[in-house]
Amino acid sequence: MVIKVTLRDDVREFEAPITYMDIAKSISEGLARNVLCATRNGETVGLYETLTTDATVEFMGFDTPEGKHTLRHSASHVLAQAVKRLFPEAKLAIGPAIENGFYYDFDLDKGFSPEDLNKIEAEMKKIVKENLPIVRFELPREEALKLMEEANEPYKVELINDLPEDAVISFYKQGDFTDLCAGPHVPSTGAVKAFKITSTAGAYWRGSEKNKMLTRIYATAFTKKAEMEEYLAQVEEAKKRDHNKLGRELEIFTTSEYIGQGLPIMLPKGVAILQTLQRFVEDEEARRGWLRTKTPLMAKSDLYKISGHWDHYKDGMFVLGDEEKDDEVFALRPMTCPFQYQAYLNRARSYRDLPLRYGETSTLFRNEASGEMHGLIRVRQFTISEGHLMCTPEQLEDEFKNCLELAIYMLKTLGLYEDVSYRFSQWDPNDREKYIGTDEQWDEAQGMMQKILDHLEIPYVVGVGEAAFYGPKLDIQIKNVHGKEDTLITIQIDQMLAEKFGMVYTDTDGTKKHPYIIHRTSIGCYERTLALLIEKYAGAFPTWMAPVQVKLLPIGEGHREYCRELNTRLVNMGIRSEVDDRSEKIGYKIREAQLEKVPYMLVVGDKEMEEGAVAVRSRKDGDKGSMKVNEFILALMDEIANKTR
RNA sequence: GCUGGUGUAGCUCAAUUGGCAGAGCAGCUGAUUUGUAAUCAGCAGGUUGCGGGUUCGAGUCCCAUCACCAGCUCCA
Repeated sequence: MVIKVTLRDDVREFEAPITYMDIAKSISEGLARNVLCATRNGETVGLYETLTTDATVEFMGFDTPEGKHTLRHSASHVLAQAVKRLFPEAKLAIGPAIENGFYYDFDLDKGFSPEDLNKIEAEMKKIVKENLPIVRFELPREEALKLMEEANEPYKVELINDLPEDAVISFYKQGDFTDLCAGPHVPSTGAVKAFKITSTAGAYWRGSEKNKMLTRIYATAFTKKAEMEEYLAQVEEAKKRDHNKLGRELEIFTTSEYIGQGLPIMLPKGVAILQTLQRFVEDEEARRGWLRTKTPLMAKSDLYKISGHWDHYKDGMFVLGDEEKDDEVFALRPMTCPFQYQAYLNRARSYRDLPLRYGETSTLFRNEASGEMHGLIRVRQFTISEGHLMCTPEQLEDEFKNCLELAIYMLKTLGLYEDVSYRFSQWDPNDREKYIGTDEQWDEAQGMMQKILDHLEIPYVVGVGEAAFYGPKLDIQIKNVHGKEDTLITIQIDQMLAEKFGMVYTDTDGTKKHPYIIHRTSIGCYERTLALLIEKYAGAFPTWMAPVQVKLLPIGEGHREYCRELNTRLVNMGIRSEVDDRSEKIGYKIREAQLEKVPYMLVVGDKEMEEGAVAVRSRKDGDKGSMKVNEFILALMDEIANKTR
């Protein structure tokens, strides 16, 4: 039978059945050498599968996501094969490709030592050299179970049992190794030309802490050694920007084991940045119609009982007192919502009061589990640019849009806008424990957010089970230098808490209604945002937020006074300026200021003093020559006011 | 919370088999008053995270604990 195959550039006819590899070979030998997998009508397939009907086919090399994925998935089988050869008692769990690499989970009680990992890598090299064909076969459920039971692979048995009735159960075999796997794979182990084990870690079977913890081996694979070396060098380079290292080196923050985990101490340089950000946020919010509240850092348990936080998050709160013994129990606040609601409840509200926008620079306390803390990204006490907006249903879309625009404006000003992605966080209807409200309420709130996001044409991914317990969220996500994603900013729609707190407004027709509430942050948590800024700029902050903006460097003793006077002038103008008047050589002072990443170094000697000038050196461009003092100040003020870099 | 790793001077690191805790930078003192990424000399700096144990003897071995790191789980 002749079939028509639509390729990228033309349509060709082939005698069916034919393998994708044969089609590739018919196009060119070069393609056949470099291709890793193919797609049939968009679905990824292995090259030795056969095509029997008309189809659109594309060939995928390592430069495509599909190709990378397939190669790395096959590399995970090579890893598993090596492990089974060296440690036959290890049980196989799962081994998928992930961004930038792959992993495989094993159940082996003694775990893997660094020497074990070296041996595994060596064995993997052998397997690649053996260039074993990777062959797919399918089995009926009973036989599949029998095969895995005989192989003594309990995790695989569990996986098969959980497959749907009509699922095709496929295996891939390479030499002495067979694995339950949906595929596809590269044709043979020889394709895995470059690979490296990068780390090991514990990981719960099926991602549940109730299950046994397995040992996960992380690794990466490439088709060319040079590409892998380049990638690994990039990873090393990225780690140098790690805020947790750089932030300490630059004296932005520190920690103390006497104070405790997740409780960073902000040092003067860190505070200078935070203060700049906070002023910027508060001024900008005021401009956009936000009123400020200042509410207490703690409250009686009663408050949290109304909101539902007591039921849902008591374990995550710092509770002061003992419920059994004390008449009143207090808790440090883990969020601001119910506090600002009390401000709303201060008097009777009408539709004329809405939208009512309450902002607060709000310090929160969350008793995170001990293993969760990380630098400034995950801490137990933090300060957030918090806000709650009460509005009518008609106002909801516009106000949501305004909140998003504010967040985007903030991100653009910080220079983080290109680095974020959006997540529409929805509830999980199968996890009722976690959420309050009815199906109808969730459908309504989520439907509304969906509509707004579609109108705004926001490109988002859906996060099922990522919603807050009271409503859906639009989360603005960002990745740190290790590639780990966190929420930077969140905007949430809530139609449940107003009811719980008895918040109403009198509408035009005289009836009482519950307002919609938007929970939102404009710049996120200051600590977390600072962490990402440190990593973004590798400590070389844009001038407007730099902890020290100008450093005056007198060359000799005779130039000190001139520098001190100029410094006073700059400080009085609100510029963060310092004088380095130690009796050191100019090269030494410059080196220190440069390492501190100060945007502008002003060198002053006889020449400058005579001319009423400064010799400007920028941390980026080096010596920029002499400028009149007034000229420099004007340019600097302009740069700071415009928040340009 | 779980798995694994790390912890020696402010920082970066050394210390052979269990055998006298050391260096560079930073700091302090003095000299030097300097023209675009490190001036010279001297001094000081430690209950080896904290607490137990084994041992004639512990930075090194064992137990416990705290903090830090990676990952998992969690994240209002």
